[in-house]
Amino acid sequence: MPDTFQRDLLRGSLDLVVLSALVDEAKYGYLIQNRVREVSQGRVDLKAGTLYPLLHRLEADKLIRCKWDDSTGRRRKWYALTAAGRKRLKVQAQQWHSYVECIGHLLSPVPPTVPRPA
Amino acid sequence: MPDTFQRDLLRGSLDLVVLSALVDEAKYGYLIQNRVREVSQGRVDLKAGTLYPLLHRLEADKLIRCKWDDSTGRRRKWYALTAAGRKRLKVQAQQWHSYVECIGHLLSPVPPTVPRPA
DNA sequence: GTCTATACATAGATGATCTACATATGAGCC
DNA sequence: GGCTCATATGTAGATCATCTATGTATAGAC
Repeated sequence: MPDTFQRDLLRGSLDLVVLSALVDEAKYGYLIQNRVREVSQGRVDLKAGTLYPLLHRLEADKLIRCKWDDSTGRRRKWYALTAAGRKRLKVQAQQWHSYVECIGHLLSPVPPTVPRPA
Repeated sequence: MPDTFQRDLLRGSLDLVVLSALVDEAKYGYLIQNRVREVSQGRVDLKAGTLYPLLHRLEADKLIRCKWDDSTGRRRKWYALTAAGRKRLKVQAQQWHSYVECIGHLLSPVPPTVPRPA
């Protein structure tokens, strides 16, 4: 893994990543995939086999809704945030920041409760 | 999950958390468990079934070394970082910060390079 | 016409973490 | 003398998010 992250770091933040990709505008899967790769400078590389089932799950949970576009030769499934999705995004983003702060504390722990001599 | 994190956030950062718990001084498992819980204000609650196998794995990888203390009635297994463990801690901490930065970009994305499709 | 990028999808494997359980000592309490 | 709780370490099996591998089909470049 030269320049991509250890996979497990993704865990638990993938929903957040995908939901946030839709915050400004609707996107279809392939677009999300490329977008995430670009913004992360190639370090987060969502595989199709990860992304599509994830989108289906988010849709089943009514956090996103989809609309097929068959007007061109390319079938595209456009996804947009629902109100619930927007709410979830907000909650998850807060959880994420809170978690980051928490790990920050663990990495540079507060001074020990028992004072050191010298 | 009222005040603990969704479990999957832990994934990928647990090694980091445990290694960092040993950075100042040797500790035994129960001590690590309590320490992590305290410093995280109860939000990261390492279960025994998570911690001990993890310690065994880190030991097998020679990132930590252990010494039994049977001098008291309580059997205690003290763990300390090895040189390799210290190195790994450094690398993982960098990866973590890099990942956090990366997710930060995804959450507040740069202006899109791809023009909007109507 | 062949190759690559686009676009979506499913099946099965993986493995870190969790749940549940098991063992044993020390200390406080009645 | 027995009860209960905190201490202290450990294993077995389940879970489930993500990955790997594979499949289908179209558009465009050369």
